[in-house]
Amino acid sequence: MQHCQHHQQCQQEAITVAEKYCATHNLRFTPLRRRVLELIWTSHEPVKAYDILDAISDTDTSSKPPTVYRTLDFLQQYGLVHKLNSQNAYIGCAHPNKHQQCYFLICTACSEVSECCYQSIDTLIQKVAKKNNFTQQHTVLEIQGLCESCQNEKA
Amino acid sequence: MQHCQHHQQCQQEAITVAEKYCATHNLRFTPLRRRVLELIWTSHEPVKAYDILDAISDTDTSSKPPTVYRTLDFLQQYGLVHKLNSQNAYIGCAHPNKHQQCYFLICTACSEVSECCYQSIDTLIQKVAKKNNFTQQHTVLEIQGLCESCQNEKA
DNA sequence: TACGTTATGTTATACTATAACATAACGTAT
DNA sequence: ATACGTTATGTTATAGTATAACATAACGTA
Repeated sequence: MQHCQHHQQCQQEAITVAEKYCATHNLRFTPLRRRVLELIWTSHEPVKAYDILDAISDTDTSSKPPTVYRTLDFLQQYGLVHKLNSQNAYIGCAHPNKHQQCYFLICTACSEVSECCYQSIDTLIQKVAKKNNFTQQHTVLEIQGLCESCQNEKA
Repeated sequence: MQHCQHHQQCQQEAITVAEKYCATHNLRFTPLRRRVLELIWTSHEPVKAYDILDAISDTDTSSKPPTVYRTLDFLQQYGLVHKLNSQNAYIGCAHPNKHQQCYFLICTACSEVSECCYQSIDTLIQKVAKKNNFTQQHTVLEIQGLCESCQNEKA
């Protein structure tokens, strides 16, 4: 499994980015929203909605599924979090709204996910859409496979 | 909404293809599997598992969720059907195992789905994977937007 | 402080999918 | 033809994912 050296730093940076983003855009970064985002940034693995619910239930007994899903909706709406459709799980985004679309590399061995945002992909998808007279709104691209570390471990 | 002129023909062809595929590969194309595949090919819209269950329950009272999911597993395994992860729905494939990967254009207005299999996409994704030292296993690409007909209807 | 808006609480339920074990159908070697 | 291993389906139960609908609370501002 791949590790970033000081993950707590990723987490803190992500929270700071979110704080600033919300401040700039006049959005409320409430304690609940902060808490959920922190939980999602606990690792680079995607997190399940009900795992978030379990975690916040420790301190907040009034948490119910809508508590989590509404918070996830908010975070997704502003690009702070993405849903991985192939996993029914959620992952933090380090650069909210920097790209139109975010694409993902998902390791099937260690579950780590990395974003991969290339203009060349956007361009090609746009081209494909155009060729089919299709107006693109949103695109899900999830590339599943083995990350570098997990390939090496197998060898 | 976009229509193919004689959809029943699509359906029949798909069944014939599946029949041959199974015959060639020594697979059992049982009545249940045929029935489910026919239901999926009733339209070019993706079909929900529980809608399939409702449909087959009309004639087969012993149908339960595993009946459907197991059949879908079989059909997916041999590329006769694909799951659309962003919709939790299933769609027939006209050319089982012709491509490594199938990609989709999903109309958010009329729900119609068309496959879009371009070598150029495969190539680019492979390149992106390589650049990240990632070994690709399976890729989900679902492009959501408006199909030609639905764009025109809006105009 | 009164009021509209946004966020959260609360209850209930809908929707999606699988585990685990039992029986039946099929294919084939004897 | 029959016995046996394999594959398919039946059956019961439950796990996992997500939303509807309505109530209350917190916030922001005129």
